[in-house]
Amino acid sequence: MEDGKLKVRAVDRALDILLCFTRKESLSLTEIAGEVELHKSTVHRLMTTLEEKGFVSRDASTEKYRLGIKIWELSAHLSNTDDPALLLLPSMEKLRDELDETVSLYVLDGRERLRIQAVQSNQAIRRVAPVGARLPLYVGASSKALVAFSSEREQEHILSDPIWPDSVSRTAFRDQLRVIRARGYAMSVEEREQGATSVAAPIFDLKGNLAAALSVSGPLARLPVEKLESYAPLLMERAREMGMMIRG
Amino acid sequence: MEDGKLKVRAVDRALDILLCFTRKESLSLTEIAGEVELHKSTVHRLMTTLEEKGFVSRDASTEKYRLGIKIWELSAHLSNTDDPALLLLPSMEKLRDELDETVSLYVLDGRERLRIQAVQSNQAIRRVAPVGARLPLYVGASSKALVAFSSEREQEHILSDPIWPDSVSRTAFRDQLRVIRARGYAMSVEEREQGATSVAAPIFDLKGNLAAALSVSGPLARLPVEKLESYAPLLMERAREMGMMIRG
DNA sequence: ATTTACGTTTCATCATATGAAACAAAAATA
DNA sequence: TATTTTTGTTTCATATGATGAAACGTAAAT
Repeated sequence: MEDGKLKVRAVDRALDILLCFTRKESLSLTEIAGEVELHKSTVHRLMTTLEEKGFVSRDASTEKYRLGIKIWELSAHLSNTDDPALLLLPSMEKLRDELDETVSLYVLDGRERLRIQAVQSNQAIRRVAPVGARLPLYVGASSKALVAFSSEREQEHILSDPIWPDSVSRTAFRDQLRVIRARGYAMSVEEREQGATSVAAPIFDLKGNLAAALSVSGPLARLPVEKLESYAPLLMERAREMGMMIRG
Repeated sequence: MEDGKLKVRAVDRALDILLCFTRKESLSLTEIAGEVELHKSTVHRLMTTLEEKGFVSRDASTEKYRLGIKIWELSAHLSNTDDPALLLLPSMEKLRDELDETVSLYVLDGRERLRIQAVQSNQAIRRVAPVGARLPLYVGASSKALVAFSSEREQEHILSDPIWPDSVSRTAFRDQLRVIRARGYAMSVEEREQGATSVAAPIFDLKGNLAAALSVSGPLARLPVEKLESYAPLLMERAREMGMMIRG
């Protein structure tokens, strides 16, 4: 939102509209107008354009908009070759089979993290981790792994996010990051969700850049701190192996 | 480009650029400019906007553009029904609105075909196509589309059906199938019902397997052969798009 | 019957997208 | 090495086209 670069406003707005559909899968014109804070007249014009090109379509009965066929088509053409979510899926499944716990893959996206892949534990009580979920960076093992190993600049950017809740002290958070950098992995015990714990390690690509965070998570009853710690070496080794598969 | 609707040019162009990535998964600035026939200056500005929002990203080494993480995210939020009859309904309605003719969706089911979805034309004289109807495979455009693009094994199985009437020569039928495979669509003129004609194209899922057949049908008076032929390119394009929505 | 909400269209105004040109930097050529 | 070509980036004057207020039509809701 905060400008700076050389951009095209109309396009920027249209893309904002598309992104509304990551929160609700079906929206009316006025809902969209409210969401992006634009006059319905403007939104209507933009929607016509998006619809004409097939990026959104209208539900015949409810008249609401939803994502269109062209999004399907584009998603089918995401580079399968070096898309980490697909590339690393087999490795994740292998790790899941070894530990029988839910394994997730996250990337930094702005001031949030995005779960780009997940494989579920087969156990009856398990963490359910939907792919595509967008989560805050101030809680969770994966968050800490991602922030701890990103650049100074990026860390400052993330920590300066006004969204950051007062309950989370930035100084304490920074202290944690130092520990995490030192030992190479992060843990969380009921930080984001009641009864859920998790260990996470960073994945660096071949060029040494932070590419993602890999986490193993489950119910506290099955994954107490000692267990998380015992899984850490294997997790870090797998994360290192996976990094070898990513060009950058 | 030459449509006369109420559209926003800058957005239209940006979307065209995104769609370039359905043809090549990685493109340089000048390649894109050539593809969409715009000055590189304009494309550069649009790319900056798209990149800023995460709809495209640049390969660190080659400097080329590729689809970005936001496309990933949007695709993760696409309606997650895997029932083709529901999934493809909006697309079928759109096609119906474009042509104002009845649009149907068929799948192979043993030695028959099954109409799993249909949307009716709004015209007074129209084909009425009930969902759930089970029909023979030896007549009708959809039948021929389904058989022509199924596997050798399956074709033999279907053609060896004793139900096959003597009036339909299997040799002639095989010849027709060859033509259909070559041009990509099938037609029928009063084959199954008096006064009814139809064009049909196969739908392949993301793995390339035959998933269904899409047909447009109506009264002979309104849909003579020339009209059917003129609808074929649009039909095939829509069928291709729909296939992008089916995992397999 | 009246009000409220929503989608759509129109239109005068000026913000803004545009593309030519110039620029820098890197390949490709000699 | 010098020279040419190619590619990405920035600048800027211009008019084109995006904008949003207002008005309209229609359908729900009261």
